[in-house]
Amino acid sequence: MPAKRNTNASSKGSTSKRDRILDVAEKLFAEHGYDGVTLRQIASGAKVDVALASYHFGKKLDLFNAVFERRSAYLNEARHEALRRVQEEAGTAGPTVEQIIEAFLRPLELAQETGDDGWRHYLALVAYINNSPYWGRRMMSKMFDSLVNEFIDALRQALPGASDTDLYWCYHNMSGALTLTLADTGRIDALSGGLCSSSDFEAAYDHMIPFMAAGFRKICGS
Amino acid sequence: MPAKRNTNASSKGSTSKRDRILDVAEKLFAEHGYDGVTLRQIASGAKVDVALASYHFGKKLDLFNAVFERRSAYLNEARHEALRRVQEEAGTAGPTVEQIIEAFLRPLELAQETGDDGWRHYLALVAYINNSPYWGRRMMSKMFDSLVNEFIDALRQALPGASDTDLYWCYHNMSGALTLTLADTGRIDALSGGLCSSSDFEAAYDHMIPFMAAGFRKICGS
DNA sequence: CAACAATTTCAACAACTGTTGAAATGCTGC
DNA sequence: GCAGCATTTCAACAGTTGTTGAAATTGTTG
Repeated sequence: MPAKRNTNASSKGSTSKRDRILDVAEKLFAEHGYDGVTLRQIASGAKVDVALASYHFGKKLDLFNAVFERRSAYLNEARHEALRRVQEEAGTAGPTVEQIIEAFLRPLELAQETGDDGWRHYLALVAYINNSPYWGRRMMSKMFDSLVNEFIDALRQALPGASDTDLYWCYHNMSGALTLTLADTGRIDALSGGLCSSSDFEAAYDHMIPFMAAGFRKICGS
Repeated sequence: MPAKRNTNASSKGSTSKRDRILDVAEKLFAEHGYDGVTLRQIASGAKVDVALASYHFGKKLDLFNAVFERRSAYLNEARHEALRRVQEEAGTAGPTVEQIIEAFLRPLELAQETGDDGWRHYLALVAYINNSPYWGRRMMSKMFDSLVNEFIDALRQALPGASDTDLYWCYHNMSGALTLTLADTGRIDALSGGLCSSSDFEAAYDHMIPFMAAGFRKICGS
């Protein structure tokens, strides 16, 4: 019953039913949360029988985890690589705060780069999880702590003399702003009367990078 | 059936069952979201029959709204009053960016001031709603837009020459950091190894106020 | 006390939930 | 063709959901 893991071999023109389930689940989980979505809604959206989700993924929670993990490795690698690159270019002096934050954020633009709505939904799901008292601790830590600590280490080096307490609070501020951006609630659109678009990640990061860098510098000296 | 609105007259020592329902619903909705909580869980937590929630509030969604609205007027008034006060003290020159942000955030400390867990749960619920694509637009706007616009107006005055686009993006950053703080996920606790506590709003705002002020100044000139 | 209304419980409803075993279909190599 | 496997559907299950009408209780007012 547990279904042998599909090796994703045949990437034919029409996406497989298994992938359609993941796509629809990704979108619905991001919008309504884990409990706000039923397997029947997912199956219906994917034009598939209800039992198929259980066949491929097992329990509902397993499907949720599968959705979360599908893109996490790629995303982690892209961000890790972006940090590695600016560190290499900067040499012994090390990258600036702006460069580190840029490496932390820019890879997340792949959503609109590829024009793939899946990435946008996935990042909204990450925001949902990160902001949730219930899911936040148990899912985000395993998946992203290693990467986050790399960035905090880089920031510690770029801001000599900063206390760890200050560094973590500053990271917390940046993480919150990022989370709300990824959540893609459309609230900034309404509030600004259309001046800002919550799905325009590029504009968001254009403002966020210098904003956060100034905040880090203010709190963490230098 | 719709239940005549209790005028909240008798604030006896033991809280009424109606209030207990609101308290438990507040806590559970904040933790698990609207769909993650059943009326039976709420009734059980409040040591009350299931039907009582329907009697007092009607549908489940009406209870959700009642929880959200119970404290919103008081909270709005406290923040509005805090802004009015710094504006009065500052005179014609107008308050500084720090003072405005302080007025925006400090009233939210009433959670730990009063030692009342209810406020902490309520603010976590606001965070849940604000970060949700589904609830964010339809619930936050009605309730908080008026207040938010007051603060943005004040910031526009404190930052002459700033474009509205920049102002809204900066507010978006601050709102995100605040939302993650209110969500109280405990993630910063784990990440910092105990150096930072996500339920210590005072420490959070001590760092957030100068951090955000520096960001606003960086993006919005002056 | 009685009369009345507000509150609370009880019991039950139809609808929906996740899950599963068995049957049906499709695909690949002989 | 046919055997063997993975995939997909069908049908049904036991449990839970929000909701409601009627009964029971409590509180108030005369």
